[in-house]
Amino acid sequence: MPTSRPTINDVATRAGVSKSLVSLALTGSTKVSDVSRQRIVEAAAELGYRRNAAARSLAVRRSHTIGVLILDLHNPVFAEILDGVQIEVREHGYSTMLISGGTDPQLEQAEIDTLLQFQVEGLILIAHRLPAHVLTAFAAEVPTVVVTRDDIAVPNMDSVSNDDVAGARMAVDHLVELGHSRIVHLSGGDNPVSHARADGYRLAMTQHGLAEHIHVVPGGLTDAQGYAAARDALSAAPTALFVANDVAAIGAIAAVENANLRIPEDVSVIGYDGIRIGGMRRLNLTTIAQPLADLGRLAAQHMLHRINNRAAPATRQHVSATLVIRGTTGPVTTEV
Amino acid sequence: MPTSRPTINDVATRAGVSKSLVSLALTGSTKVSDVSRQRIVEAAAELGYRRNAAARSLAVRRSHTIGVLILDLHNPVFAEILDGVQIEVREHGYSTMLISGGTDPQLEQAEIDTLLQFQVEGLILIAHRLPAHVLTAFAAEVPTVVVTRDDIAVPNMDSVSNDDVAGARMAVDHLVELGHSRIVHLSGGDNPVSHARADGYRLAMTQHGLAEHIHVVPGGLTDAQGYAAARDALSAAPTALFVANDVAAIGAIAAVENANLRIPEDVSVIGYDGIRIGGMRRLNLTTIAQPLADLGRLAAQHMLHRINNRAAPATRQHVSATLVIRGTTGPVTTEV
DNA sequence: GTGAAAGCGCTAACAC
DNA sequence: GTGTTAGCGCTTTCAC
Repeated sequence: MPTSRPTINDVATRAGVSKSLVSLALTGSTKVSDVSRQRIVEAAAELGYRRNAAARSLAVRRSHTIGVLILDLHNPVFAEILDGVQIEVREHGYSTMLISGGTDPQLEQAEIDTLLQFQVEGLILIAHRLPAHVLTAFAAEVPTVVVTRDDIAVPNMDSVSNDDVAGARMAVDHLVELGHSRIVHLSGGDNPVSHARADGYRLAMTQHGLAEHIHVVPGGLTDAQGYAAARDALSAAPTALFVANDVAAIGAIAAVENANLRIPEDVSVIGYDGIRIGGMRRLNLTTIAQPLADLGRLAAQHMLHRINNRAAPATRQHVSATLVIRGTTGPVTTEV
Repeated sequence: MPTSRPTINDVATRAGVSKSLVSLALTGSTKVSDVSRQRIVEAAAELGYRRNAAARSLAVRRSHTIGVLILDLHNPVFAEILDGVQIEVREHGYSTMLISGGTDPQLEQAEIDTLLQFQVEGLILIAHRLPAHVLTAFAAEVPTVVVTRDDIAVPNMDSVSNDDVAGARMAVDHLVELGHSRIVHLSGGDNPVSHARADGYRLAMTQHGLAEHIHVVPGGLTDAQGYAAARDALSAAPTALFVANDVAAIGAIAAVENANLRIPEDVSVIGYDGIRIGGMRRLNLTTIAQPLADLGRLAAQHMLHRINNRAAPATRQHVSATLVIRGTTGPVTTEV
């Protein structure tokens, strides 16, 4: 039951000009006399006229909109990346259309389809869960840039991410420097980012001659999963926990404290991502911090570039994460 | 530089039928022979055909999309409300177009304008900051429901919210029951929700005969602002802090601990909202919990109803919050 | 069942 | 500077 909004024709008749002139005036063409422009603007205002983006995009065959897929709105990581995207994209006169996949990977694909139906000019995928062939198909159809992952090489597709392997190694290095050897990794589950972080852990452990202590407990990226994984891990009496991300680390901390162990005296905990809330004193979480807003900004820049230059070679950009030492890690205490 | 995607015409020629028939087949009309339908579906698949939503919405004059404005993606509260909206809306074959206002109230209005240009059929505003006259204008133009606020009465506009005054009173009641009287409120700043919570605080304090102890410290809804406000508040030597929301409460807790005061022995802290992360043991935050997903679901239901029934009388629905007692509040210790 | 034709609201040549 | 015209991709009568 749509109310019929005023159209460009209504504005034209009211202003006593043709609709093409209205169109010209509204797009800011210089070849409209001041008096006409004046009358048109007035008429539009009086009528409460608002351009119909559907009609416009149909005519110009551009939507000036880019589609953004966010895996999970609950993880503050993604909000911060999105900030970066929005800022950059707005500056260049684009809008964003945002969707979140929720828990169901199938849904994710359906949602992207919706985005494409709306004729978005590009796709920014933040932590997607799409299989390679689907990704390839999308990238062939529309400029696509992936944030947070770089495991799938697809022509015409850019990626922006931090080096998770390197980041994980920093985490382990830090713990080893503090004297830890019984370092358990709580993994983030079955996704590429988590795999990379687990790989980095294994690599670093091996390089430090701690291969025998490698111990990965399957977990997930939510606080509840971090809690559960930490409970499991505790039976191995670790002195340090490297958790796949900050949110799960918050859960892990809860589990450790529930077991009446002190942090960091009995168990050190280090996370990954650098979410803002992790910095608050009560959390006070040591972590590997990604430059989140930068990730978003860079993704948008690649997008904008690719829109005007579709054949550009695929790029993979890495930003570096940094170790932020706070209160949840400390020197290992003399073991029994 | 848009790639030209296949159109309905391409599908038609490939299937050897007219484009009207393709349209009929794709919308699932029964009056298409099975053999034609078959050929059309195949042709569409081979071509990778995807309907152009802009053209479609232009022709049918409906977008089947509802616009959602979220104040701040960083606050987990809004992600949870959004979950509820999405679930409900998808079930009824609608898509959502999501925007976040960011920090600038002006931008908020501009973003809604974009939404409207895209011909969204309704507007769900989650914690907006729009003045009454703007709201009235929007609601007159398109079905609108406001979540989280109920302070502005506008014809044709529904609202779904919890009763912040009542919730704030529950918080104060809880603290008074524990024996507190020097209860300071860290406000959430200059917005209606925060005002309501502050009002509830004042009311409850007065009713408990504690009018002389009423003390509102101006703050905000972010963790950093909660931290700053708590620092200010501490000079008054309160035994309890009622903070405007959970996120700010997390900041407040940090400030209290930084001042070498114990929680809850020296200072009790209670928040508002019931964000999930607040429940983790390390945070362990006592709070007034809103049924967040319900808020979203209800908002969507009202929206859907109003779309088919634009003249429906404005409704204001309240859901009730509940006191969740956890570890940051405790009995007042004997004062000096 | 199927096709022809008109039209949704807009822009973009092209004339004048 | 301004108006006329055609057409973007789709749906929808209305004939047949």
